[in-house]
Amino acid sequence: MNDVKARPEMEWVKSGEVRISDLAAELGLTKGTVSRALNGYEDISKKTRKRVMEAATKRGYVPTTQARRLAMGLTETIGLVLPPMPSQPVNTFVSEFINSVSAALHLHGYDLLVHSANSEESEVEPYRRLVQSRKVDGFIIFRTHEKDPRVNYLLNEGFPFVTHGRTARMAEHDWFDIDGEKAFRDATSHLIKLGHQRIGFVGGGREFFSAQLRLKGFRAMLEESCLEKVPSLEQPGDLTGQGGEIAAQNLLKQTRPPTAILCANDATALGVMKAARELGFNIPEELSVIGYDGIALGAYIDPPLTTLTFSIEESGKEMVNLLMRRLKNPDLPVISKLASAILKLRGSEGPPSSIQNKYMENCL
Amino acid sequence: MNDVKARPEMEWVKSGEVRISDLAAELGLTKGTVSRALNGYEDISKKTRKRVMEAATKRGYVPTTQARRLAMGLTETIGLVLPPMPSQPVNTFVSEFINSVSAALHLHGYDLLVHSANSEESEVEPYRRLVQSRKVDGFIIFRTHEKDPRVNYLLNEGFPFVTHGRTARMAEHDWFDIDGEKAFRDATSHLIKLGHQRIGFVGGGREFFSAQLRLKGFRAMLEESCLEKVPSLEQPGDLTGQGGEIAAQNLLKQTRPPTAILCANDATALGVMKAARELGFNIPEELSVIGYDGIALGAYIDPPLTTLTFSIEESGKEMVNLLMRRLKNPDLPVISKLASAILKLRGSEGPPSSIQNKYMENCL
DNA sequence: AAAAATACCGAAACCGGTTTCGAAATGATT
DNA sequence: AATCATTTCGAAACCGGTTTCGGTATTTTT
Repeated sequence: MNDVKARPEMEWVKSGEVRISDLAAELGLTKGTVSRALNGYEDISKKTRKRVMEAATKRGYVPTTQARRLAMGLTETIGLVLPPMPSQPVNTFVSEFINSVSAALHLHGYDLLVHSANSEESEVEPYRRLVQSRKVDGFIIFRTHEKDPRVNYLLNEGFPFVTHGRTARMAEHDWFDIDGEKAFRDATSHLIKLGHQRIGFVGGGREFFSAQLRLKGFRAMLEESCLEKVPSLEQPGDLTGQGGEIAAQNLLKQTRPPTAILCANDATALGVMKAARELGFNIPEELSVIGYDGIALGAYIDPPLTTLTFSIEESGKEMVNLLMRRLKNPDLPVISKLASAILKLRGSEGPPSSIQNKYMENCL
Repeated sequence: MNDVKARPEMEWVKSGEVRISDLAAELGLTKGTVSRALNGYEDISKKTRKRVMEAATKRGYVPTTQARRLAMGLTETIGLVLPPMPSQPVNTFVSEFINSVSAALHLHGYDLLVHSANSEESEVEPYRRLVQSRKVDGFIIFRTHEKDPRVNYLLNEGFPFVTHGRTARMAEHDWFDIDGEKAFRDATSHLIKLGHQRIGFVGGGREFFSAQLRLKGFRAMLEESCLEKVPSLEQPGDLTGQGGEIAAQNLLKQTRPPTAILCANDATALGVMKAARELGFNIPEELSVIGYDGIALGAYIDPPLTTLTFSIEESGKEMVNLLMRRLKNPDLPVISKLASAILKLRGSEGPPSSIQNKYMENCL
């Protein structure tokens, strides 16, 4: 017997078919009154409010977002524009970041609009479009450049945003960043304490501010430890595996190759390791390699990649907090937050095969 | 420096400050007329249209999206809900997928709303909320289960969506999928031709339909080649590196371990390789390993991972096409598209060390 | 019991667009 | 010149909500 035992709250309406005017008519009220009842205004009697609320849940009424937002003059939406990914992505970062930002936004009743960048047009074009069409209330920006046109545009426009990463104008906007300088000081220090004297560095693109800061930390620690700065040991990279390979070849084919290589990110480190293997260097016996990003896959390669890691979830959460604060009060002073990366030792580094000089605690 | 390039028509108004009513007043027209002029209605004189268009570009008028969408009764937004990622994400797939879907949607004037799933609530809850609040016109679903509650909900609701991956109800909804069965037949065949007789298989979670199809392809090719099906050589997995490790241990500690292992995805394969190394198996001499996904990272490990790969960009594009078609005409018959993966030989497989039996072209 | 205060709700404007309908102006036809 | 067909635009309704304002009905105060 298939008797339809309708559950009490079950109505034969598809979700989202009932409008506020329907509710109002059904209750013999005006939609204004229903709206105020639902939104907790004080000028509604307890009895009426109860009647309205019950009817609303019974009929499954949910306000149409578009209409509410239009009336209230806000979009409750944050934009995130994906930078063009030239198909070599070891981008485990991006998906995790989107995930955490989206989750954090949801707690505030905001939505996340993800837009992809067309590599043929200007970098700011997607932002301009989103601003002009009023699709978003603010932006989350990541992978900042030192002179970042997106930042320039939005600052000029007075449009709210938060960056993941610093810029030349960081005093003018909210930002969150990982202290890459300190991270690379730590990593460099670690290598020096292991006995390394010749340490190579493979950077990210010069356009990325973060890559520069990492280089800065590397240099600072070298100097602090009285190791001479060898220009040929600093190679440019592009944050890709291929860039790492090329840089590693440049480093390892030198007459006095480095005994350790620091990489601006994990993808680069993987490229370095590949090139090193092909040139016959054993890792970590003959060459130590350290990356940056903490990608999970690094733990599965041989040897497991030692890397600088940080919490992407925290990044997303903090950035959303900064942005929400800004949206609530656009005139608040600019603030920022610097989180730190930690060195996760996994095995791709160790003491150099021949300790050329004794490690010196203080410069002599 | 590509700073904000001042375009010729740039006025000293902040973007998005001019409304259609402003334009109308300025031109001595009604907003209805302005709207029609801008939207190409035929009942507007050439002269007026020109006047309106010029004023619009001069003043930098861009219609407010929210208002337009409310009036037209659509959201022009597609929802994509990220499945909960239990912090072990090797999800290079996700970011590429989002990127390609977003780009494809943009061509149709649609936006992508990315929502994260709270792992504590039901899987369909995010979908229900998005449907009820009318935030999206349709969904892109990926990582389908055989019996997928999201699919059940949306089908029941009559709400448009496309899946990446098949389901038990695939006859009732549009879908795009990679032919994992054929892919694994190919990979298995390749191994058999190399001389392998004992081939292990590490699956994905039983809940994922795709994982089952891959297993099916594996079994089919075994049978076709007259190789006996050994239950102990089929290990369950969970699409993570850790799952791969455990499965590999189960396989390789057997008295007659397999000479090759097929993995349901690349993350699993990396776990398998790690476990194999730790148990002293040389790859590919003593053990061949093949993955599935074609992650870029696979090319950088030692040995480079042979894998089944497919175009994520194509996936995104095709799915968007299917969805747009459905939105335009909800009553069209269900269609689907099956793309194929190709075996990318990179070096983690080879002939078994001891060829136990000669390869048989036809079963004897 | 009359006056004042308060509680409660309806009416209407508004958010910023789109679209239908009809009227006025223009042009073509006879 | 009168009639009819077209072109062109204004007026107004509409999308689905929110919010302000003012007017009864009900209490409270005196």
